[in-house]
Amino acid sequence: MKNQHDSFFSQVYEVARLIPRGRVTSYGAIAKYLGTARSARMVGWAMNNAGNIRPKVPAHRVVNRTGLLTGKHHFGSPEKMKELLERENIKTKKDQVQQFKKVFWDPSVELNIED
DNA sequence: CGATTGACGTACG
DNA sequence: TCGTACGCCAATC
Repeated sequence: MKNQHDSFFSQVYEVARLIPRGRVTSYGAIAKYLGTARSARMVGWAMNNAGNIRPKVPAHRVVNRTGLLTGKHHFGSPEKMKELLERENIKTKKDQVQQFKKVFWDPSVELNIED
């Protein structure tokens, strides 16, 4: 089987790994950064493989644009994702990231710092 | 091989 | 402001 070295998925994993600790981002932000803003769903689908690839991808730092832990069910247990976020000093309430706007990390901005 | 689904997001009413 | 509809593209049934 071919390696997904340059696949869209790998690019998602790469960006996801660049997410600083204590910060979160959205599927759309990653998709937009990759130039596929309309394919935000593909980012989520890519995350499905996140736990299937190496190195492991901090998918728990990736939430939807509302800051809601939509993918909590894919971590084996909803508490897992919440715990991981708490571990990053990220506060959550009812699957909703508190101060989401504050901890939000936009790759299209952080990785495109112009002079 | 065709239809449905999905860890999303934007547009429209 | 909130609810519904649609688009994207890959995987699954």
